[in-house]
Amino acid sequence: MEDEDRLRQAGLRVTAARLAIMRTVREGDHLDVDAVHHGVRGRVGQVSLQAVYDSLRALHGAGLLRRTEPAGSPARYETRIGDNHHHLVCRRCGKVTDVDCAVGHAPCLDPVSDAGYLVDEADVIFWGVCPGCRPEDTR
Amino acid sequence: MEDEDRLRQAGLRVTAARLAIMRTVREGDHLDVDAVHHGVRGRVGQVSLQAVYDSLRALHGAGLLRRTEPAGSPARYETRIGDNHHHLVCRRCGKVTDVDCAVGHAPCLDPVSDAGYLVDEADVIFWGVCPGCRPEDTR
DNA sequence: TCGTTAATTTGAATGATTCAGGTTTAGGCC
DNA sequence: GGCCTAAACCTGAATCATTCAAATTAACGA
Repeated sequence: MEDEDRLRQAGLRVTAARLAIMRTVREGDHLDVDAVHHGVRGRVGQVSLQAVYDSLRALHGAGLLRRTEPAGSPARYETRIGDNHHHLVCRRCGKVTDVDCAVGHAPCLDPVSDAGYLVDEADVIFWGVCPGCRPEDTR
Repeated sequence: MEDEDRLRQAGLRVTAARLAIMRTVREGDHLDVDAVHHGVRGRVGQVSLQAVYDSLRALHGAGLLRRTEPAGSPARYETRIGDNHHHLVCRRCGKVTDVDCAVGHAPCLDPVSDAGYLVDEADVIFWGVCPGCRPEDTR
């Protein structure tokens, strides 16, 4: 489906800025707000940072974007949604890499004991050092 | 082992403030910095917020405290360390509850594919609504 | 085409956390 | 027990992602 239809289906208005945000996030790699802002300006000219914040919030709220927020890092966005995949985060450079979920297709929503919680989402982050940041002799 | 010995073993000086922080965190339940500050002042009188920040950082760096930072929430601290347990977080009230790890005793450090990362820690957060925040009819 | 309301803009505020520079104190050593 | 030095602590300011507010613009259904 096109982004335009996705937006309409979600009850959101279609604007050049939002289409540019979707494209920028899709073609980027776990971009933060500033990176999205930069990409959007490259596509459609001047758009305020607040508009980017506002749109990202709307798009995330509508389920069109996934948001991940590793401790100590600004929020990052991606278009890969619905599969509840996990993330590897590099302690050195902050790079975020997707990892498939081990458990299956509706994964990881069952903690051993749910303590009475109604669980609807699992957030799994593996912390480590990415290949590019590893010292030569450990590769 | 006593907190005093733990501190010394970690190469940290033993101060009344730090002992009070350890006790406060141990007796509390995933406290944030302000809550720790408040508890510490109740035990040993005036201690600056910055001293609490500084000590929590030192204690966490030394592995004496675990720190968890759910998206959109200030950092929280606990003394249960080394077992890599997970957390349930309530979307409504922010309450954090421990959950044991499903995988075993050295758990959850193996993503399906590590993409070349040297993984040393896994951070697993289950988002949901806690029993106290659930509407009556869903309990 | 018009009216409603969402989207966007500019500008300011918030809040957790960190940084900086000076003072105090824990703890090893004589 | 009294020094010395680095660690701990203090006060005060800065940072930075994000949110709030109020006014303007524009999408899109009627």
